Amino acid sequence: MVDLPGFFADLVRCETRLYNALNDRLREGHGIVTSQFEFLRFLRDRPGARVADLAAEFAVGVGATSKGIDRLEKQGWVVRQPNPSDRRSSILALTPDGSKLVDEAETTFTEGLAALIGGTLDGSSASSAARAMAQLRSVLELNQIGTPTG
Amino acid sequence: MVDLPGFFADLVRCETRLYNALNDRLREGHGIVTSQFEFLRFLRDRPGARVADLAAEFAVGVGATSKGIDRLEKQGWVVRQPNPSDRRSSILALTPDGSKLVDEAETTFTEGLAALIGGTLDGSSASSAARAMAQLRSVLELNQIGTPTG
DNA sequence: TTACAGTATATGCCGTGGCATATACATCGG
DNA sequence: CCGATGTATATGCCACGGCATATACTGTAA
Repeated sequence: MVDLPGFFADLVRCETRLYNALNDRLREGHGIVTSQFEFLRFLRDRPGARVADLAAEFAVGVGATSKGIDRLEKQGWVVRQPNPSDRRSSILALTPDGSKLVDEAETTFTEGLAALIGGTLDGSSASSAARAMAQLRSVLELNQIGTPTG
Repeated sequence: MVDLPGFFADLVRCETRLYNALNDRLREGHGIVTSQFEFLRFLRDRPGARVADLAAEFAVGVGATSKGIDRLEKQGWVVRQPNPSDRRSSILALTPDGSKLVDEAETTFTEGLAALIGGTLDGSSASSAARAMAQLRSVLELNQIGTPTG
């Protein structure tokens, strides 16, 4: 039996501190923050993605996602291309600058994670923790839990 | 060996969706959100806490914490009491209304967590996951990782 | 075709956090 | 005690997300 409130507290604190620390490194090295890195990486790995696809993946509102893309577009890292099969939406694509940025930032990100938690999360208990989080995530997504309004 | 980027992604997605879902329930039932519940619970469990104690616990800036207390004070749930041993700071205390609120909200919170993840996180692997997160948290806190500027 | 319900995105208002700064107080060395 | 430095908090400006709404478009059915 697990102490759920305690587990939740640990989960949130870890997420907060890791996100903060990665923000520092990414901002310092590349002028972006973690949420932007995650957007760019998603666009690199899923060509043809639309705003709604990002919103669903990250469980944020569509409006906020649209504004996030505005900012990335303003920086010249992303472009909205007309979607031939549905003129309400746009296909999002990385520019060459955006591609270069995401690849460079990925090194910072991966090395940062290793430095931050590699030493702590390498035991055998770590694999089971990772498996538990992956399973929890898939259940939450399957049941649409915590999906924002709009 | 753990896929750290994948683990981090799962961690952040779980945290986002759980936080969103708990926000919905707490807002609906008590007119507060999860971060406010966490503040109130902390103040209940640590009498004599100051703004800086909250900021350290939750890894948020002191300024943001001060503003958060402003809002709770405006609702009549918290009071700033003069601190006899250091006039720069105040001792934070729950009002009777605040105490009542946090106890009621705790039921919603605990039951909500059980409904959201109790079914998924009750296996034996869950305990080791919980242990891993607790350990990671303590290491991050010990090393002051991700502690905001101010 | 036209009307209508549904969908994808964009935009505005508001609340909230980060960060820098200001202010009040504390502490230490002389 | 005095000045210098450090600490605790408050406040202002900015960036960002939620949510509601507006707009454009799609698909369906008559």
